[in-house]
Amino acid sequence: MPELPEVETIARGVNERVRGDRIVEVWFSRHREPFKTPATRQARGLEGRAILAVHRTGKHIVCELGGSADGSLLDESAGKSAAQWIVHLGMTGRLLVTTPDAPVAAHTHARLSLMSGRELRFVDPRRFGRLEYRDLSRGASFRAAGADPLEVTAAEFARLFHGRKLAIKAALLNQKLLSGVGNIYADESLFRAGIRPRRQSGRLARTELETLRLALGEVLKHAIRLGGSSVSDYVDADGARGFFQLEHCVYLRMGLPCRICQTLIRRIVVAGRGTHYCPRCQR
DNA sequence: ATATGGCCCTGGTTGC
DNA sequence: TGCAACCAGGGCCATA
Repeated sequence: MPELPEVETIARGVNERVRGDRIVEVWFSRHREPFKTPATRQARGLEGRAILAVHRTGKHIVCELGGSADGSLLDESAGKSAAQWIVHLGMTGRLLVTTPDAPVAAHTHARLSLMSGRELRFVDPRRFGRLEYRDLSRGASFRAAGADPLEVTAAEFARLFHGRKLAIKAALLNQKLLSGVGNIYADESLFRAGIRPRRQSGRLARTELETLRLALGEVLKHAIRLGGSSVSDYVDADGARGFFQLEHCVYLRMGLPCRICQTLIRRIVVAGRGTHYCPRCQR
């Protein structure tokens, strides 16, 4: 499942390939609307626009769009985008840059033909992904609801979890608190911080929270360096797999010995999510 | 306000 | 071997 490191990897890859390009034609599958913005409105908004940049916020990929169908491009409002195309990959979403003649994968829901001849494709078998178009002349620029785990300060981080009764694992998954952490990195960061996933957020000591914040930052940065975790079918913009799954300490390792103490990793369910931890290393 | 649980979806795995 | 039931899970919504 794409989380912050996977989304960051994809956004960087897509940015390198389509930055400065222009959307010529847009096709959406006729399947049930899996979108936040109706397909017809998205197509109308996207066609003719220049892609200024592509970046990540939370688990969202944001394409900053400038210029309009009738001509004026990067000139008059350099840096200022007139619209945004926001992609959330959900569980199984992929955003790929391909040649137009590349075979169209099953469950392809969007194809953006670019002036360079390439295509930007959105593929999503399970359809948990979401596509949104924003006209910035009428609405505010998109921003993730919670704090970015790579930017959040110690004080801010502590405040997010203060006074909350829910399990720390559930809190880490709440995108309104932190945006970008999913099941893999919640488990991995709790392991590295030595904290049991069922501990109440509000009962964690200040020092534990700071350990967790640092562990989370390290895990996420390390995962980004390795191109993310390919556990199910995640691939980057080129279709290449990541390597961080090889470094997982607990995620999907139930029954296997802990890399630190050899105790067998356990699997429980917290907040409806499979949760993995070492009963000895985590307290 | 905060927290919980059901729901959406399909592909892979499990069970008979 | 073959088919059906089951499960995974991010975010959204209704409910307590």
